[in-house]
Amino acid sequence: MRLISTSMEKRVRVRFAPSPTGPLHIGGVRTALYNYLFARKHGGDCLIRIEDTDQNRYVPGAEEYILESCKWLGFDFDEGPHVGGPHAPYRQSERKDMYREYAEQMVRKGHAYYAFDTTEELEEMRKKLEAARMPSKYDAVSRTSMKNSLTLSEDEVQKRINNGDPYVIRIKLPRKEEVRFHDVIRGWVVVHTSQMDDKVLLKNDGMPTYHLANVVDDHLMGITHVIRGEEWLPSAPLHVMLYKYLDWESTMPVFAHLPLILKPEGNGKLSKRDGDKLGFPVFPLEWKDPKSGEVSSGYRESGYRPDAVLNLLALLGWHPSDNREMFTLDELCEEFSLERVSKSGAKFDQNKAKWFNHQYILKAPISELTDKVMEDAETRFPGAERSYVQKVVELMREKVNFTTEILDAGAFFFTEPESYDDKVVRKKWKNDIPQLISELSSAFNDLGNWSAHEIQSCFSSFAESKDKSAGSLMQPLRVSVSGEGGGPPIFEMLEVLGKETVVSRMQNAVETLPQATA
RNA sequence: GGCCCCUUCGUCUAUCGGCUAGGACGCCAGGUUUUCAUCCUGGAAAGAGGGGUUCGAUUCCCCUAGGGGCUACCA
Repeated sequence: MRLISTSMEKRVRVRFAPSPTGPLHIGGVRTALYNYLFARKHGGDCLIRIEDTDQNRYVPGAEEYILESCKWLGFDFDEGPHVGGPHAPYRQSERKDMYREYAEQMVRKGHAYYAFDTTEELEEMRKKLEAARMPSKYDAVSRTSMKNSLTLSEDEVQKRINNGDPYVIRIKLPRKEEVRFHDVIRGWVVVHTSQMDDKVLLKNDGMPTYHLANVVDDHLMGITHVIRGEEWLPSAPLHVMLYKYLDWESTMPVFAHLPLILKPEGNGKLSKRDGDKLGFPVFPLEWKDPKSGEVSSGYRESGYRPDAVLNLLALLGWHPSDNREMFTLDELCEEFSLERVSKSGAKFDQNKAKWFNHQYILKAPISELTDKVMEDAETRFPGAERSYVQKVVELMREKVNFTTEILDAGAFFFTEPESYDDKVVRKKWKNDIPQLISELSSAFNDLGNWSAHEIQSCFSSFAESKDKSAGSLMQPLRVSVSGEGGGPPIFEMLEVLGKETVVSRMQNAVETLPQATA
């Protein structure tokens, strides 16, 4: 039985190994995050390696996108194509030449073989097997009737290779052998080679498949723990066999297969292709498909804060030893452990995501929030002063879930109300109100010191002098100035708006509203 | 179809054989806020079903059901 003890003496090294086939979705981001947290927790290294062995699926910009996403969330990698490192290069396409040697070595040792079958021949084999209700695999049984170095004569094989015939190298799996490995999250997993097939290791374009490349690179790069999505669990036994055949069994990394992030409705794992279809972003950053031009929204552009996204992602599949929910990156690094990662897939909960974001908006530094809001304010309300925007942010932050909502819900801070909340007007804009609001505006106009406190006492004494309850006047006042039925604390709101604006808006409302409800 | 993984409130989850099954989001009801989307208090809400093992099972084992993943010269 092999325990973690062998690797415990070694410095922990983990890797995040995305393929640059498009933007990273939040499941991928979480995998990256868990790798990072694990490395930090154990004082080890976390590197990023680009798995671009499929040239057909390469999408320009994807690699940059992945790196930028992680940076946005506040973490980066110790080694990778962008920073280099002792095991460079970190793109598998640039390591192409290294893989063949290992595949050839396996052939020499009898653990792999050349296969010359064409796509059509493979297709035919599968059809035959399916017709016979047999599993359609290229395996210990079916390989005997295919064109490979196990069935062809040595001369024939050599002739074909010299001739430049395309071929692949396949792993040669035994007919009956139990493959077992220990997964930190799932415990022991057992699979029989009779259920596996002779996977291609080296493709006919000379590139390795994922299976060969990830095992070779993980070994060469000193990876101690492979933390990846559950979709890799079925191929893990194959990887275990590769470690064995390459004589690296004693340093084989520890495996941890993470539960998948599922779609909130119905079923299936979250995928890149979900884009905006689900009604919430699946990508950290906005992404524009270079081919179709289609744009998918991102958390960043939707007004989410990176610290909030980080926090909610960390808790989607992992739970601390107590009931704490709010975590900074540093705290996560301290608390994280693979043992507390759950086994089952997690549906993404948009409500909780909103709640998290709200919590972080409440405690964010005001200047940071203002920076973010200023980006939009400059285009939506040209000429908006930063100091003014900051005051708006201070008042509005409690009311919103997203930074982007601040300017929506607080638009009245920048422009005259275009309409007035129907419900409030119907209920509160009584017959005597226009006159009262008009008089109140005069009282406001006479105020020397325009502060929330002064406005409030002026308001109170006015109400008292008219023998009206404060409540009956407050809503009409608010709606006359902002057009809204709700909003930030009213007197502070008035202070920020400024005396002139408030007075003129009140008068405007008096002129337009009675007609509107008549 | 085959193989593998999973299964506690609607959702994310705690529980590592003793449970009156805890927390959070959401929801509902009150209360503050003389407005409100904030805030406070309370409430409804769960261990898929069937067999074992055990003094005792949500916790361990088996079966069934359901969900998910994989099944490419993609990762």
